[in-house]
Amino acid sequence: MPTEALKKLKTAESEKISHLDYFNIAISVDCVIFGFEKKELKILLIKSDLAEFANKWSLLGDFIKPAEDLDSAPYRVLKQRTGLNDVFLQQVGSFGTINRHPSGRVITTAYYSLINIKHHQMKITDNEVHWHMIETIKELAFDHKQIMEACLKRLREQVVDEPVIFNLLPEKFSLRELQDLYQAILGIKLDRRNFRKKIAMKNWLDDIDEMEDDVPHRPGKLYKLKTDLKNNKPLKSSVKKAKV
Amino acid sequence: MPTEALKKLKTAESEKISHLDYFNIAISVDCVIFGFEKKELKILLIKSDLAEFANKWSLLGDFIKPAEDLDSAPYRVLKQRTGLNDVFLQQVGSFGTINRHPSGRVITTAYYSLINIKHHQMKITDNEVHWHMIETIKELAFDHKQIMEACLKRLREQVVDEPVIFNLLPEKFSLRELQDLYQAILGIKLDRRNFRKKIAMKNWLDDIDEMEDDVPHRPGKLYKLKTDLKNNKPLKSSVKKAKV
DNA sequence: AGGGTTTGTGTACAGATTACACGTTATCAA
DNA sequence: TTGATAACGTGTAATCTGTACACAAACCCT
Repeated sequence: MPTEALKKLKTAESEKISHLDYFNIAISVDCVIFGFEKKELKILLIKSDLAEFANKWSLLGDFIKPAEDLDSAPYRVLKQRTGLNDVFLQQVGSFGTINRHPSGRVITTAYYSLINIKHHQMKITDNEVHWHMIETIKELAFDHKQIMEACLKRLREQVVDEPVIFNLLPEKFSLRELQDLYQAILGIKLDRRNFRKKIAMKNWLDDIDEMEDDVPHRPGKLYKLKTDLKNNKPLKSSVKKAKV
Repeated sequence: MPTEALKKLKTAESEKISHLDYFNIAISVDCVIFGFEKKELKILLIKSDLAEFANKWSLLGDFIKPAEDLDSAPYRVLKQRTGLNDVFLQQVGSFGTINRHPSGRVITTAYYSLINIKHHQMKITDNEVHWHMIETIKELAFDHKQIMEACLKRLREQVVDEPVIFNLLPEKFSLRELQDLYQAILGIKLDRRNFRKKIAMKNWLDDIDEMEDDVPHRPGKLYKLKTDLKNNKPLKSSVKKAKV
C-alpha cells in the first residue's frame, strides 16, 4: 500500500496540499504544451524535482485541488507556469498504472495544449522550464514520454479535420508558415500547390490584404483564421461523411 | 470539503473499501457496454443504488482499488457484472466536475466496451441489470448520459477505420448483419452494393463457405473476421494517409 | 544588375465514391 | 404446387477527390 510513500511527496505545491497525507490515490493533471518555432514543433518541459528523476525533464503538472473541476486544473497549471490565459487545451487520456509514480499511487489525466510561443511573450518565471524539440526527446521522467506520444498522436489526428492548428501561429500568418507547421506536426512533406488548394477548400481563412514584410525573399499574402472559428470548438460546418 | 459526505458512500463494494473514508477525492471507472440485438444498438445499465437517483439507471462502474492499474479496473467490473473475460475495452475520457457525484468528490474514467449479447451467454447475476435501446434513453444517473454520448461518439469514429465492430457480432455473420450493425451505430442507411464493395476492399473478412440457415428468406454467405485482426488492437496494415 | 529564394497559379490522370436495377434463391402460406 | 414475400448477389457510368508536376513574377541581398 503506497500510503506511507505518499507522505514523502515533495512538490512546489506541497505546503498547500498537506491533505495529500490522507490520500490513498492522488490525482494530478499533466500538460503536453506544444509550440512552434523555426519550423520545429516543440514542447515545454520542466526539470523534475524528484530525486528519483534528478536531471530528467518532465511535463508541467500539478495535483488537483479538492474544489476545482478536473478540466479546470490544467488551465491553472498553465496560468501558473507561463502566465497564459485562454489557451487551447484538450483532454487526451488518463494514466494510472500502479507504479507510474515512485512516491506512491498517482493517477494523472493528460491534456494537450497549443500555444503561440512568440506572440504571448510568456513570462516563464521558473528558469527550469524550457522548450524542447520533439525529435530530440529520448527520455522523460515518470511515464511522461508515453503521455507525450499519446498527445502527439491526438494532435496529428485533430489537425487534419479541425482548425486547431492556428493556436500555434500568430494572428496573421502566411500560407508558407501554415504549411511548414503542418509538415512539422505530421512529419511529412506536402505539395505546395495541392496544400493551398486543400486549405482554400476548407474555407477557414480570411485574406486580410496584407503582405509579409520581414522575409528575405518575395513576400506572401497574410491570412487570419475566420473569427467564427476562433473559439477552439469543434467545427460545425464540416459535416463528416460516413466512410463505410 | 466533501470528505464528510464521502463517509456516506454506499455501494455494493462498500465493506471492502472502507479506506474511502480517508479519501478527499475518490476515483472510479464507468463502462459504457454496447451490444447489438434485433438491428438495434443497446447499452447495459444498472439501477442506481443511490437515494438521490432512485429509479434512475446508471452505467456499470466501481471505485478503483489501491493495487490495480486504472485500465484494469473496467475489466474487473465487466467480469463481476457479466462474467465476461477478454472483452474489448477502450478508455474514452475522464469526468471530474466538482458536483458530479452527490455523495462527494468522485472523478471517474469512462471506458467503452463492445460485447456480443447472444454468444457469450452472459450470467447477468444482478437482476437490476438490463439492456436498453440507446434512442430511448432520456436520462441517466450522475453525468452518465454525457459519458454515454462521449463513448458513442468515439465508437462512431472508430468503426469507420478499425475492425472493432466485430466484437458486437457472433463469430460467423452475414454481410446483411454487418450492414445492419453499421447502420445502427452510425444512424444512417447505406447502399447495399457499395457497402459490400467497401467491405471487400478492406480485406477484413474470410469467406468460410457456409450459409445462413435460420432466416425466412434466401440465405446469405457467412463470413469470419480474419484471425490476425481478432486481437482488438489498432490495425497495422491500414496506413492512414495524411489528408492535408 | 544579377543570383537566390519564395510566391502564385492550372491541368491532366488515377483512384474513390455514388447512384442505381434485375434475375435468383430461399421460406411461408394457401 | 403455386404464388407472395424478402433478401441475395452482382456491374457500370458519372462524379468527385487526390496527386503529380513547371514556370513566370516579386522581393531581398550584395
